[in-house]
Amino acid sequence: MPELPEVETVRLGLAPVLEGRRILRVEARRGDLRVPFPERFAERLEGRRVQRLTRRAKYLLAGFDDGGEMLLMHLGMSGRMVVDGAGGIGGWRAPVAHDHVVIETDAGTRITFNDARRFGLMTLIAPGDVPAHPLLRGLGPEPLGDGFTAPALEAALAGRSASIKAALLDQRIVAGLGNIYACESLFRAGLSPRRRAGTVRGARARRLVAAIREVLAEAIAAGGSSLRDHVRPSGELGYFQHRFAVYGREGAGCPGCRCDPARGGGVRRIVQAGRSTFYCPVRQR
DNA sequence: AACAAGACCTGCATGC
DNA sequence: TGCATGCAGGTCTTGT
Repeated sequence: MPELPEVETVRLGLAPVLEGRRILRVEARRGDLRVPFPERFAERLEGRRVQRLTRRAKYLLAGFDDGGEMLLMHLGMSGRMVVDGAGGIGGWRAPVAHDHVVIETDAGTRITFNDARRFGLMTLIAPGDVPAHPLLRGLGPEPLGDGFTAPALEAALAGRSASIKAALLDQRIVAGLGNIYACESLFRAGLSPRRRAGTVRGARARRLVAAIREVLAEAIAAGGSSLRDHVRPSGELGYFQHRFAVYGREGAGCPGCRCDPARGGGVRRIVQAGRSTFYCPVRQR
């Protein structure tokens, strides 16, 4: 499901439910996700009060007011967080397939992590280890942060012969883009996904940085994209998918030019690094 | 070092 | 209907 805007949407949905609340009970309903749960995972969380829920790239990180180890989470491809409460007529929602972790708070709410494909993970990490943790240390700048500038992007891409599309999916270059927003950002910047990454310099780099920031900010404002199964913790759908210019629109006319699908124009789908890329060959160079 | 391909896992849509 | 195939929002590992 999730790229940066979806993860940020999940964070915004979970923060009011978790921050300031004490975790009463944690249930890990299986031994592992993408990685095994740490020893005594539940016990190491129970009784502690969440201070802040933050995001780094596509990771969520819960910090506690005791300053102790933090909960690090990744939603993988199909992970979602579902919030419910005991207050309703039916009480707790009954567990369904792929409900892997249930967290109960002292506010009477429950957060369930559901992940069919199990590419997601939950683990514990000491606050001091955050920058050097193997899962986090290689991550590039936050695309919406001050560190993501055209000169910085240009430097990260310098000399790279891989396609710019593949480079944008490399979390060391910039952290948080996935397949959808890489495609959408390149469209908005007018850059061909097949262009060698090292040739994105100067005005092109400036356009790409601006496009990435705009696309991500607009997607967050729209509550992310709801394809297939992604919903917000509240159950609401995001709606940015209605604004896709190219993603999933093979054969459709591109919104930026007059290329005619009936005459072989329009949005094209190719495969790069094993992933679908959607783009307009006329508008993107 | 950088890159491409394969692996991980399940569900769904499509076509025969 | 059943079965095979290909595809899906990610990232880690392997091999060149």
